[in-house]
Amino acid sequence: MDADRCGARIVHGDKVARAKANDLMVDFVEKSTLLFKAVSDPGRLRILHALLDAEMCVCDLAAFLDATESSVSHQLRLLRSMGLVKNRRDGTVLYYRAVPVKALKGLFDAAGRFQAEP
Amino acid sequence: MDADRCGARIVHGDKVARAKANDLMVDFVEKSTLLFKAVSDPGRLRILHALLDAEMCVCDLAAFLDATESSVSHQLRLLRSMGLVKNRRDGTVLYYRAVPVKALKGLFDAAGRFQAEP
DNA sequence: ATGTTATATGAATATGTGTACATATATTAA
DNA sequence: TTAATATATGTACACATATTCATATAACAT
Repeated sequence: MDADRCGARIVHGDKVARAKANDLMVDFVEKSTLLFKAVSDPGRLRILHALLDAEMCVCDLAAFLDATESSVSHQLRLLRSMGLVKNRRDGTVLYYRAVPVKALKGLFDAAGRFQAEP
Repeated sequence: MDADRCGARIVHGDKVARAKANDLMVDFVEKSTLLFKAVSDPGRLRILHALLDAEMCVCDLAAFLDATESSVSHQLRLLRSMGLVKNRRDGTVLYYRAVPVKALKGLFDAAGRFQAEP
């Protein structure tokens, strides 16, 4: 029998069928990969973590990360476009905060469970 | 006083200091961003999810994703290098599985909590 | 109005990433 | 040994991404 052979693309049809049946929803894949991409940059990850504790303006964040304000602003735009930060204006300064607090903390926790691997 | 002004890099010193004090560990940032980068590709995300349910070989995964085996092999190498998949050889066939099962499920769950946002 | 400050935005560039194609390796069968 | 199969690996290229520099906008003070 050939259900166990590759070559001319003949594979474990049952496993492939099951994987397809249990596959993640397209929408979930799109949103999740965007989310993971957003937090896969050291600067953005630290920004989000800091903004869970306190409201901060762009130049605070630039000082915190030791980066330029322009760079921070660009990163905040990315995070804002994904709904991961919101801001409040006070005069000329914009105070940012991280937004779905519980979900974000859950994400940090989930990442933490990978840290201690043998 | 000038603790509230930016310009010559004078900022909310207290907030910056607190953010620095509560900052994530360098090691955590490195590992987490690598992890998030690994799951920020649609193909790899679906591979990991599928391999939580069943062991699959490279050509199974290629059929499942409708991708080339070479491409899948490259992605598996990345995942393997991060310890996110392990394999078992049976003849010429390598069967892969996703590895820290609980942590991975936790990560999928964490991503799921971002899906329903208004 | 003008000037100043905080931030945003656009463009350019450098670096990273994913895929395809070609080739190599490892296991099995003959 | 040779041939065939499943997978791995190297290279090249197209594409995305992050940062920098320059410029624009918005709020405020004068």
